[in-house]
Amino acid sequence: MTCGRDSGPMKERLAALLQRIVLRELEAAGDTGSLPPLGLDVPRQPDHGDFSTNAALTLAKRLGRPPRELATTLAEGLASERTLVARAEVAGPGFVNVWLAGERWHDLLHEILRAGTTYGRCEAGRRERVQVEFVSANPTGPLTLGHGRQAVLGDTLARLIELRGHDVTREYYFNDGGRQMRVLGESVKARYLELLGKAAPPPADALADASLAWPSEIGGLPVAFPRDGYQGGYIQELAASLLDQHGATLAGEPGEGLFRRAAQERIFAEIQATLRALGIAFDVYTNETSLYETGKLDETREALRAKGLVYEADGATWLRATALGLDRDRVIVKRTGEPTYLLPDIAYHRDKFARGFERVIDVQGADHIEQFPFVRAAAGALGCDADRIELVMHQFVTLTRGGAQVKQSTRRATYVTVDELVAEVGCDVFRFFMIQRKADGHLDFDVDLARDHDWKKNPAYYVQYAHARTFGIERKAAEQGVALPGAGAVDAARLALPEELDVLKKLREWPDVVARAADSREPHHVAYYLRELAALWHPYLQDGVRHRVLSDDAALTAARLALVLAVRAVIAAGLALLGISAPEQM
RNA sequence: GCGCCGAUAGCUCAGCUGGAUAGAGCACCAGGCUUCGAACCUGGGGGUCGGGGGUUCGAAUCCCUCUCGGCGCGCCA
Repeated sequence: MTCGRDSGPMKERLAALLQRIVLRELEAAGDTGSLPPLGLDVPRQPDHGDFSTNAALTLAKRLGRPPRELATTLAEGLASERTLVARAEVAGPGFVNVWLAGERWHDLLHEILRAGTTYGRCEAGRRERVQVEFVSANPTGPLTLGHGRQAVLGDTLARLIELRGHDVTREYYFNDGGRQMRVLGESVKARYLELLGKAAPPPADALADASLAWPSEIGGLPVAFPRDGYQGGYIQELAASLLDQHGATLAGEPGEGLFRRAAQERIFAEIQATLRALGIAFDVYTNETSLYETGKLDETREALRAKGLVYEADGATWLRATALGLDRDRVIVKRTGEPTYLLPDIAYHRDKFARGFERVIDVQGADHIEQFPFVRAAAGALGCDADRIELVMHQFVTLTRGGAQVKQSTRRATYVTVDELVAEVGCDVFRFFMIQRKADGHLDFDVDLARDHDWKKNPAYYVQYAHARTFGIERKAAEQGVALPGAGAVDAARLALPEELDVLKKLREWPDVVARAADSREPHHVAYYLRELAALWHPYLQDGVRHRVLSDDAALTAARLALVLAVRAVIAAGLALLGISAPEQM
């Protein structure tokens, strides 16, 4: 099955027809060149037809013919195919607008009913093994809203790529060996010592302002808390919990030992619980130390060295990134002998291909993208296909509440966590709001709107209610003893109202939307499409005075119920793709 | 200073890889709805697509430049 932008039998047939006609014109002109891509779009304006092509405009120069004259030839050719095309006319500078034969829209209804929620699933050529790496937050604290956005983005992207017929692995990578985790351990130990009365808490003003002096002791007690320690309340909770469990016996333990391990384990467990609450399940968790233990870090360093990409300077080991076209070299092993994050990251990406992935997608926040070109270039130099390492970047999330932006600071741990916001607005709304903006723009999360239960205002409920209403009609039909129609037993020609045709036309776009969202790595298109479909559906049901689904006319009722089921199938498929529940009633 | 991302209606944002008269939701205004699938429906006002130049049949979209905002430019991750 072919699909993508040209999916759907009607559009596919029309595109093939157009190609044949264009090819014929090229041959007649003695032009043996290859066929250029021909635009075939759904016009913005309904009176510009069901489809519109700019083929005459793009080919006019090549064929040496006036655009409108060429367009006339194309229009005549298209219109001669009576079973497919009802009308084709030339418009504007040389567009050809095409209206399809009404029966073709009715075929569509049957097609959707047959396919059900698998309508829109469309497999693109060869099945690939794809890895999507996302979240990848180090377990130093609860997930921030930036992580939350990334979690939803990565998971939805993974679902989309699965729908395209690929084999997707969701993976979470974290650095558990570096300085950050040591500081985490020290932070917990300091709070533990404070609880024991063996250390003094650092002054609040110095914690808040890094430019102020940091005391080494207060009132005869040492200040154990690191200058750049983690300030969140969860650190105190961890310390208190360790005190409960072990009493004062840990006072002599180093911060980077048991304290670090305990903190990491518990924080990581909480992150996983947060992700579970969002309906996100990772297939694989990978950490930095495992790359150490399997020797892959050393292998990678030596492989880079063998390529002449490594040199020593100032007591450190450097990657000669300038030889790969980048603007500066980077340290990969510090003077202390400890690798920087870059080396394990290169080793990790190399390992992704060694594990058999054919395509690797990294989802990363805007603060992290500086890293990417180095990783890609180095992995490429080691024989990986750099074109198969993709970056999906996203900007940060701001929070608006009561019309004002909520101030947040990661350093001071005064940020709103994913847990808190999900508890406030629910998983469905959270996911919808996080996915409805394009990833490379800022996302302003309007908490007031997210909490609003008015389905007309809250876009997440607006879409869900469009789905629920199809069940409302089904319930009503059951009360009246009307059975749902089977796929073959419907005379779709009874759907003659313009608004019914509009809904059908919207449903036809669904496979295109899936393909485009998946292939361009832009899941927000799915959310927009669902809103547009719901925006056609609500008024149709609302205007029940003029036309009701359930009427005395049995054949008409069956046709309209079939439309209800088709809309339900598409919205259900879309919500599933977004990881959002599709309720039968609100 | 350099790099990446952004700037579209009062607000939050789409705009299908260059198409026709730039769209949606809030908000605002005016009408309508015998509660049925009605926490509703219909219509309306509102724009120098940040500014300027270029490419061409045609630009919100591509190129150059400037302005403003976010992020980054570490032997942190």
